[in-house]
Order: sequence, then structure tokens, then C-alpha cells
Amino acid sequence: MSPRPDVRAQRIPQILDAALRVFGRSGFAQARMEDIAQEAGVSKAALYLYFASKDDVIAALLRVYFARGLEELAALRESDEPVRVSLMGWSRRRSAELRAEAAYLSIGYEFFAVAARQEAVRQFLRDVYRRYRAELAALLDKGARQGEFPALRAEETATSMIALFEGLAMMWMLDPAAVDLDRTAEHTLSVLLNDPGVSR
Amino acid sequence: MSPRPDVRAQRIPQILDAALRVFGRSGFAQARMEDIAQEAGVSKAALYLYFASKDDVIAALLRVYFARGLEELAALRESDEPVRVSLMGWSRRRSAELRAEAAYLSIGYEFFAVAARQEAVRQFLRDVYRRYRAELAALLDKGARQGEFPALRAEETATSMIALFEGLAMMWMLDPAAVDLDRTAEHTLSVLLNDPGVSR
Amino acid sequence: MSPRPDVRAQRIPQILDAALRVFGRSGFAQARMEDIAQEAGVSKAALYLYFASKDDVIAALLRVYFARGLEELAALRESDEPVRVSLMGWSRRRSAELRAEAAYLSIGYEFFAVAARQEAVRQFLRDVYRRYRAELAALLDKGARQGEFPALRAEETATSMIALFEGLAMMWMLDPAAVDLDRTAEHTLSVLLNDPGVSR
Amino acid sequence: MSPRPDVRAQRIPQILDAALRVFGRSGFAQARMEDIAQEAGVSKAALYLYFASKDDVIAALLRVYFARGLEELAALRESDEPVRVSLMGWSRRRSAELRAEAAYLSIGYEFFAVAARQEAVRQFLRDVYRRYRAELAALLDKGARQGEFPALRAEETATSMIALFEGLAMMWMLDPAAVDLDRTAEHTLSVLLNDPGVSR
DNA sequence: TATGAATGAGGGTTCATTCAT
DNA sequence: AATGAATGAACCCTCATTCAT
Repeated sequence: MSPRPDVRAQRIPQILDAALRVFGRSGFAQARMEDIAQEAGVSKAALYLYFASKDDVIAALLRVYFARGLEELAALRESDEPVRVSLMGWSRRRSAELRAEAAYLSIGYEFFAVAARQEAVRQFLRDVYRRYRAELAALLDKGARQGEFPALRAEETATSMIALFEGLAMMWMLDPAAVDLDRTAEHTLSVLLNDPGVSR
Repeated sequence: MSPRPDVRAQRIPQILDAALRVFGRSGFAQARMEDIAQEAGVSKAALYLYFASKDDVIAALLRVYFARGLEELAALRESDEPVRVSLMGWSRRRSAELRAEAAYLSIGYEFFAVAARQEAVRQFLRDVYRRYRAELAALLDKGARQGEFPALRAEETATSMIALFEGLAMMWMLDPAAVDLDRTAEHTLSVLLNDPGVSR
Repeated sequence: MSPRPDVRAQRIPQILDAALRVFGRSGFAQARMEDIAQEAGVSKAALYLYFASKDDVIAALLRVYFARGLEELAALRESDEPVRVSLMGWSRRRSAELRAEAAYLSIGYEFFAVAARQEAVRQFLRDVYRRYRAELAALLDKGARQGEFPALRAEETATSMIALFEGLAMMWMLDPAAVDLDRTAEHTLSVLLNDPGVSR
Repeated sequence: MSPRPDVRAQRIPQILDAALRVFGRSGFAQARMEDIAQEAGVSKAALYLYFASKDDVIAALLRVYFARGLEELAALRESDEPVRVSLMGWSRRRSAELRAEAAYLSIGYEFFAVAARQEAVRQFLRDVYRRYRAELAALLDKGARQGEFPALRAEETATSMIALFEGLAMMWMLDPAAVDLDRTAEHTLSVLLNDPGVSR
């Protein structure tokens, strides 16, 4: 009804998108507010209408950056297909996503670096990965209950799986020619699911 | 004109050590040459007698930071003990090291972030991890030849193992209370080694 | 196109009042147009409907700030009471006013500072104080003619009296506990009026 | 003994002198650190070697600005000449000083403005003027004891004298043509000293 | 070999002012 | 008559780097 559309709701993602591209290109420290403004097509001062500081932009980006992927995992619990199939599909989609968004990978590592130094950021990521692990563990439990694979320590296996994905992403980023993301991920996933010794 | 070799040999590690501590605390960007000088107990100008620039300090640190662990792995190939035992010991020592040097973890992530943006750094780390994988694959081959575990795709398994370790380190950094580094690492290692499906 | 006169007549004092409070709190330089707008309960842009610039607000305030007191002094010339009594009453009222408006004192000093640097402002204040002195001198003349006190150099004594009041205000602002405004003012006034040597 | 003369002791007054000139010309707010640096013949960054911030420069200037004149007053107490003569000479020298340093007058008013807003600055100036009053009161006591003039309320008269001087300075700044600094000051001084009513 | 002093270049942030509605 | 949104122009301050000694 208001003659002016809510411009805030429009600007904030617009700026965060620009920040994503600029930070991906230059890193947090090298990126200038000027660069982000230009990339977003607004004036530098306009950034400060929506974010209190450069750190505030980074903090907002943190929340956006790690939000993706969790809903999808949650949805898999409702699916009718076998858990093993779900996981394979999920793995494949994550790989595709990784390739598509390779340009922003460095941002993730910067966030990990900050997390290692700052409790607040660490806590945020801790929570993100806790939800992640819990979701994955629930899915594994479902698969075990359905008899798809031997019972396993779901929490620990979930941790291993996530660690594996994060680690593989690293290895692939460094050496895409030598690391076959899909094949290695799926193969290792398969091994982790079949382990007979775990039930011991 | 340039410092006498013996003084150089003393100052350079002294400065790199200081840089390690300061970067660990503050990150590459926030750390000031002044801070490093102070931590090293020399004047700011003295840094420039041994390093051409801040980037040069960081580059030198890169070479030091990722050098550790490789010789140890190489040594294991000569060992008489079973490969499985070697690997478990190696895993345990890596965990201990991680805990001991947690304060410098953020530096590693900063290097990954830089690697994702700069080909030169990426290439350096690529080579490091290639040597790493090759060494580990050789060890796995040895174990398979000795009949300790079924034949496996050594390269791929090596990649998985390293990815797993790097990923677990991340998870532990974020959530040390929830991630039992030793147990998860050893358990996953064990699973990866025993996989019967792999031999197919 | 321009605001209707009645709205103008309402808004302008509303804004100047707000400016008075904000400038008193923060000083000309620190005060932001935003602050004044908020204090006045209007939007920042609205200020610019009534004032061309921040300097314009300050200029308008200058005219208001130093307008007070002169009419009162003029009125005393018409009074029937002895001049000495008039002056004492006037002194007392000025002291009361000072105490009541202590919060705005800093504005006056800022204006003096600007006057010392800018001829235009200096000229304005010069005129204000000339009228002030003339009025006071006329009153002193009246008192002398009525035989209340010995003839005196009226202009010079008026200057001294005003200087004394301004200076006392300063001393009191700095040290209200140590400077008894009323007592010192009245006492000095009395001395200045009685001086027998002046008639020489 | 040090090959380099203590450059700090040289730079600080050099910068404060420059600041005095620039602030006198432009006021605290309009003056840019760049201007001060240029006036002092150093780089902007050099200012920050000696002063932590612009406010710090201003604070240092405050201490210098109001330090003058007190020692001279103290010295008069030791003098053999009659107090009345001392005071007249002092008055004349203060007037001369005022004329010589008229360019910096606005700084004083800015300090008064700040004092009116900030307790810390107010306290500093309070102390300055307390010492000032005390010194002057002691001198007046001496004169009264020597029988030069009737006994008077020394503290109060000192306050009046200082107020008078400060106020006259203001009036003169605004209207040098109309205010005869020396004559008015000396005349009023004389009146204040002779007052017979005060002893009552 | 070492350093205290100095600086150029730059970047984050602020704010008076304007404009579209 | 009024305002939310936007911006250009500054300005303070920082810091990697250099220099004179």
C-alpha cells in the first residue's frame, strides 16, 4: 500500500550479495567498503544506512553463508527413498554446489579462521554444525532402523561424514585435478555405512 | 652489508615464532608489524632486515607452518610395526599436536583462505598435500601387501583419510566438548581400513 | 510552494529551541542536524524547509541568543525608582537568569569564539554591546543628574559594568561554589557607583 | 651524549605552536590535522607520534594556553614597589599581551565553551583561576597591610578584578575602537582599590 | 646490526545536504 | 508540508615501509 516499496528488504540482500562477491575476490581485509558499494551499485554511504560497520556486514554474511544446506538435509528425513539413496543424492548435490560456488570458498575459510580466534563466531558455527550433525544422525538412525545398513554410532558417524565432506572440499579446492569429489565422497560414504565392525 | 649468517639464523626463527603467536592471536590482517616486532623483542625496522615485507613474513611462515608431519609419515614406511599400528599412533600424535597448537589453528584457515584466492599459495599447498597423500598411499600399499587389510584404492583412501583428519580438526576446533578427536579419528580410520567392499 | 506563514511561525521557534538545547549539550560542531531534528520532533529534511543550512540555524540562533536583556534595560530608564535600585534589581535578575540558563552558557562562548574569527559575527555582537552600553550609560547619566551618585564617565563605567558582569558569569560558570554571583556583582556595582575619585 | 638531540622535546612545542596558529585561524572543529601538520612543517602522521588524537592536541594546548601570566603575578608579591604600582604595570602588560595575541583570542573562548560542557575541562580552568585569584588576593592583602589602600575583602575584590579583565578583553575584542583597554582597566582598578565603603 | 623518527597512501566512517515521492 | 533514502565530500587515524644515524 505504501507508495515506496520496502527498500530495506531489497537493499540488504543486494548488499550482502555484493559483499559475497567482493569478499570472495579480495578477502575480508583487502576488500574495501567502496568496492562493496560499487559492486552493489550504491554509494559507500548507503552501506552505512543498512550496516553499522564493515564488521557488521561480515557478521551478517556469516549468518547467510552457513544457512544453506540444512533445510535440505532435514527434508530428506521425510523422504520415502532409501536413506542410502538420499545420502548419495545429497552428496552429489553438495559437490555440485561446491563447484558452482567455488569462488566464495575462501570466505568460508576466513570464517573458520575468525571462529578460531573469536568465541562469539565460534559459538555460532558450533551451533550450525551441531544442528547439522543432529540432522544427519537422525537420518542415519532412520536408515539403520529400516535395516538398510548395520546399526552404527550415529552421532560419531555423522561427525565423520561432515568432517569428510569439509576436508574433501579443502582437498578439492587445492587440487581439483587430483581429487574426484563425487567419486571419493560417495565411495567413502558407502564404506562408512557398511562398516560391520562398528556394531561390535 | 647484510647480517652475518649466525645472526640471521638466530633472528629469522625468532621473528617467525613471534609472528606465529601474533598471527594466531590477531590474524594476518589485524596483526601489525609493530606487534610482531614487540613479540620478537626487536625493533620494527629490524624486521625489515630479515624480511622484505609483511607478505614476506607470511610467505615464510607458510613454508614453516605446513612442513611438519611429513617426515614423520615418511619414517613410518621404514618401521617394522604393522601399518595399522603405525597409523593409529600417527593419528594419536596428530591429535595431540592439534590440541597443543590450538592457538595457531586460525593461521591454517587463513592460509586456506588465501590459497583459495591466490594461485601461488594454492600451488604450494597443493604440493604439500600431494606429497602427503603419496606418502600415506605408499604406507597403505605396504599394509595391503603385508596382508594386514584387504587391497584398497590407496590414493583415494589416502585422500579420504587426510580429508577426514582436516575435517575433524575443524569440527573439534568449533566444538571440542562434542567431538572426541582420538576416538572418532581412530574409529573412522579403522573402518576405512577394513572395508571389504573396497576390494571389489 | 513555501510553508504557510502560520506553520513557519510555529516551526521556526520550535527548531531554534531544539537547536538551543542540542548546541548547549554538544556544541556547534558536534551537534548534528539529525540531533536537532530529533529534538525538534521533525525530520532532518524538514529543517531545510526552514533553514538553508546548519550555519543558517546558528546565525538565526545568534540573533535570538543575544536579544534578551536589552529591552529590560531600556525600560529602566522610564522607571521612577532610584537608578541605584534599578541597577541592583537588574543585576539580581541577570544573575537569576544566568543560573536558570546555565545549560546554554557554552553557546555564548562559542559565539564569542566565532566572533573573534569572523568579522560579520563580530560586527553583530559589536552592535549588540554598543546598544547595551549606550542604554546603560544613559541610565547612569540619569542617576548622576538625579544626584544619586557623583558624576562619572558614564560610557566608561558602563563598559566596566558590562565587562564585570560578563567576567563574573565566566568565573561563576567555572566555580559556582567559590563565586557568589549576587554578592560580588552588587558589591562591585556599588563601588563603581560611589567612586569619588571618578568625579575628578 | 646521545647523537640525536631529544627530538621529542623539540617537536611538541613546535606542534603546539602550529596548533595555536591554526586553531586561532579556523577554530577547533574546522581545523584539520593536515593543516596543523603543514603549519608545523611535519607530516600528518608525525603528529600522531606525539599526540594520540586531535583532542589530545587540544588538551595539551589547554594546559599551555592558560599557564601564562600566573608566574608574573606571583613575582609581584616579592617586589618592593607599591602594590598599586605593581598592579598598574601588570594591567598594562596584560593589555599589551592581549593586543599582541589577539589572533589567538578565539581559542580562549572555545575553551570556555568546552569548559561549560565538560566537567574535566571546567575543573582544570577552575583550578587555574583559583590560583589566579589567590595570588591576586595575596597581593591585595599586602597592599592593604602596607597602608596603600583601605582594607578590603581581598578574595572578592580579586574575583572582581579578574572578571573585569576577562570581560574587558571580550569587549575590546568586539569593539577595539570603542574600548580603551588600558584606560578603562586602570581606571576601574583604581576605583576598586580606593573604595572606602568596602571597609565598612 | 640496529633503531627511533618520519611519512605516503589509504580506508572506514560521518554528516550536511539533496531528491523523489 | 513532509520525509525516508541516498550521496559526495571530508577527515581522522592507521600502518607498512623507509631513512638517518
